[in-house]
Amino acid sequence: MIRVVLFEDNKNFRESLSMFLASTEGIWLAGAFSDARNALWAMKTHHPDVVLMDIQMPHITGIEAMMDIKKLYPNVKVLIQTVYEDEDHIFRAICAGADGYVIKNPNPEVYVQAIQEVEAGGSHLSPNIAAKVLAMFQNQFVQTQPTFVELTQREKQVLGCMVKGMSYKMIADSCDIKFSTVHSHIKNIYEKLHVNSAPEAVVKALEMRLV
Amino acid sequence: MIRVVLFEDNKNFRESLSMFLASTEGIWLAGAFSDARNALWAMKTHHPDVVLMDIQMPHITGIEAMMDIKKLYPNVKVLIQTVYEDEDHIFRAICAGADGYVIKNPNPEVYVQAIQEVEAGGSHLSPNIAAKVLAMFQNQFVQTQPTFVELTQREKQVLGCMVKGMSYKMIADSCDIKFSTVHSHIKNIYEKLHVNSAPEAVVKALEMRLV
DNA sequence: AGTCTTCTCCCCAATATTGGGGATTTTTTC
DNA sequence: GAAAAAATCCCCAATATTGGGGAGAAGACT
Repeated sequence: MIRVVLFEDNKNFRESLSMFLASTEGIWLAGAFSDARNALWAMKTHHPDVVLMDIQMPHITGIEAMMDIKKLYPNVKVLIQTVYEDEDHIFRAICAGADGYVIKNPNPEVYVQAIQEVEAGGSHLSPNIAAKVLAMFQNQFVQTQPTFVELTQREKQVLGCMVKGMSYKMIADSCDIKFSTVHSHIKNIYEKLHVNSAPEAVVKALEMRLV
Repeated sequence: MIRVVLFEDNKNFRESLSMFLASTEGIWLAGAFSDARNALWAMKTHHPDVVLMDIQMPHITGIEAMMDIKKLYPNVKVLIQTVYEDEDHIFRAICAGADGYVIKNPNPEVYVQAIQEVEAGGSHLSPNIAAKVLAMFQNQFVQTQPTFVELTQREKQVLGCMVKGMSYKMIADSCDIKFSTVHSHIKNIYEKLHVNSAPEAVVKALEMRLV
């Protein structure tokens, strides 16, 4: 029996999902709450294996509640279930240690599948969420440099300093060259990158992985 | 009907999976091959919607074949199906643009589900794979997140403009506020981020994903 | 020997940014 | 309904950056 606790503020949705889970073989619904402020109490009382957590709730968000839970009960699996499909929520949920991310769905079968999968040590992502996660992943690691630029040794070094947020003066110091030389290098860098300000150069440097 | 092409060098597995897919409603198995060297020819000939691709094959790996396919047919969905569960293969497959990653499984139903999900624009990851992807994701970002700052709506918008390389004047224009207001917002942003120049703010914004 | 690139440095002047004070009006929150 | 937060604007002055010139030395390549 997989012990499950549900947090969901919408009464209708909570009750219908509870009903379904309670009647599902292999699942024991230990509790269902409309508010995550009592999340830690619910953990202590019902010691679930899997928590189904909504994000949008009054008083405290599901992500905050999940962080509290994970801190004290790292072995409890937490499944986020929400209507939010934006990268920001997905990102925050993953960073906070979510074991799964399920888009709210009228079909309760998917929750059962997700619960079983996370209980078995896997993770479950709704297809659209998985697509966004993979896209974020790619953006992080795949260097797309269609516009290939050649910077000299020094120019890369100076650009590196700019990325660290250093001023001309600090760069001159750090590279042990004169202020005016830094100025020259930066002028050349701007021309090569087709920009005309430090912030632009920094952004280009980062997205082109020149540093 | 979803047009599917399968690449899989194991004869038994290929034939049994082919048989199942061919007999599944909604799926048209357009071809099944033991070798991905002819992958591009197969694309041209069978123009599939979804490709099921093994990684380990003679002559050319499924990941290489997928890159060729994605280059010429970016809209074709490619599902990796393999026995490999190590981070290295997962990582390479995702970076090469995989739309899904299915662990080889005796139950052919999961392939059908995965095919349908990617055809609908989502992605499908086997639970264990999803867990590893989430773990990799966390490792990447979890350090840069504890310094959590609250920026207001406007501040985020202004910071977003800075990341695009805009000057105070351009930001004022774009946000339809006065130059002096931009100045005020930026002063506040700098204080909140503990920086004192645009390049620094931009770098922090990017690494903290505030934009 | 001559050209090219890189790295080094300088001058000047126009802009842009930053930091320090304010102040007013909405909007949100309690 | 009052307090807090967000958003809007202004002044001033110190610094920093940008863009335009130009120029010399060292090394690579032809």
